[in-house]
Amino acid sequence: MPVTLRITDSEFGLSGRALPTGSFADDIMAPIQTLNHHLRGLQEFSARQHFGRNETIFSEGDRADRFYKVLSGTVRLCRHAPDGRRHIADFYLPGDLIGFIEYPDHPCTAEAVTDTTVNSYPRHQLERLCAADPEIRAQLLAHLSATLRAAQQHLFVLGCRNAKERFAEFLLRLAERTDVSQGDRLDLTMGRQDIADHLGLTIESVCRSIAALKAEALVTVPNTHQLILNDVAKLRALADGRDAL
Amino acid sequence: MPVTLRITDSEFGLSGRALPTGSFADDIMAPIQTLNHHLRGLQEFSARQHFGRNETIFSEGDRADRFYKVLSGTVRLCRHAPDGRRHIADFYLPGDLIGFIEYPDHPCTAEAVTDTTVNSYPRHQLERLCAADPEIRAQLLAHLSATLRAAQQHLFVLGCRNAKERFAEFLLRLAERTDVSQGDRLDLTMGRQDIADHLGLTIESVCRSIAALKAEALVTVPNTHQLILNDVAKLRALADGRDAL
DNA sequence: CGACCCCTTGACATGCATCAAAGGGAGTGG
DNA sequence: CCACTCCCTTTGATGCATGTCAAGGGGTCG
Repeated sequence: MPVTLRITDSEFGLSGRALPTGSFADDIMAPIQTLNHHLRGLQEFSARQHFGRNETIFSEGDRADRFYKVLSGTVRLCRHAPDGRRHIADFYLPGDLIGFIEYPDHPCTAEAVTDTTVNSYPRHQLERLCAADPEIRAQLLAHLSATLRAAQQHLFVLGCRNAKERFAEFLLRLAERTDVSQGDRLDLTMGRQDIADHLGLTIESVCRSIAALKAEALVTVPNTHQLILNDVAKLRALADGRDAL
Repeated sequence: MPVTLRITDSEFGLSGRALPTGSFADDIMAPIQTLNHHLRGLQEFSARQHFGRNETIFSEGDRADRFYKVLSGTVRLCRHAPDGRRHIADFYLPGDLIGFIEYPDHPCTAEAVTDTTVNSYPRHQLERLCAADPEIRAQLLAHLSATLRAAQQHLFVLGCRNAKERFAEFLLRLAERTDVSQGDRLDLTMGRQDIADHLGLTIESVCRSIAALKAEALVTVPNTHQLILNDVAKLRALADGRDAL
């Protein structure tokens, strides 16, 4: 059923992204839609904030007394190793919720990849809402489950796949999340270094992966921050490791 | 406060593992203790099962209508790639809960690493329990959050660390989970291949990592399935990437 | 126009994978 | 009790994918 639902967040003037239905995106996104609906009760406590490129929204170890919804822009959740290396756990796009986890403090740092607007909400208000309506806690569970599933999928990718396969997987997931299909322009709002740190590669390996896909005509690269998927099926096979059988 | 709590599961004759307090183990384990307490309400619906070495408990894609508690043995949660590669998301030890996630079906396969006994419970009974007591859903959230945090930590390790560091991290986590401290014998119930598939390495790389740690006298290896941590502080520094500064 | 930043490409180095073979340890049969 | 076998582990030799180092390219902003 090719129905396309749409998050609208009119109270904040955000016209939401359209969301495709189907396997992965469905698992991840459906809970967010329901949550967004429930969270309207928190509207009066929300605080809107802007962050410029590379500004920090919150840091690893900060007390997690607020959580966030991305309204526009892109956010990266990352951890820094003492030796300077960095790992980006995930990117967050408009409509996504951050810091939703029941920790005493944030396990990751959140930084603005591009100019970004977020709403933040006090966690204790969420707890009040949960106490009033048990359904909300059930939705939180569903959302958390979806996040965990995504993390496990990414673990699988980092554990088993080579550079090109990882990059293909990354592209397909980003395309699903932003409702971009074959032939459309996919926006890469994050830089190559960000992608590399997300995939456990170096920036050079990411560039070479792009070059390789371009050479096989699987993608077209009109400019640095946009990319067109020419053959989703082949990319999928590559990402799933069904390519080199 | 060096208090040591203990799960006892007397109704099933399981004498639980002792659990250390402190950073990581605390985050992961504390919710399980509370959950175990709450889940006593499910006792009458539980089914006990035995599995021999390498037997499958459930497969990826199976309908997730039951969840499991490990009573004895070790379980691995893994995914298989079409090209034959395998990734082990995590190992589960006595007292751990499996399949607790709100999925329509299991995203991973569960297999017995050693001879294993589990209890399983129907999920719909859990839902009944949740409806009756909202506190349980809150505990599930906490448990799921801890699982996600562990997954993110592992992502970090796979994304940023080399073979020896990954193996050191693995040892330390296993030691914390089983309450083994410096000088004690740590049981490696899983084989080298399992460890390799968990860490995104080959079996040879795992062996060489062990050999390297042994050469530095950081560990002693009395036999294949046991290992002694001689210097937890140095291992921790190695695992955290503070070694090669 | 120039400076800066990021991306891209090339040459080289290396850590880990791959391939191959030998070395235990546990269980089985003589 | 020993010899045999099987399976897993360990070690060595070699190759390759990716990391590292270095130089050049291209867009953007002042």
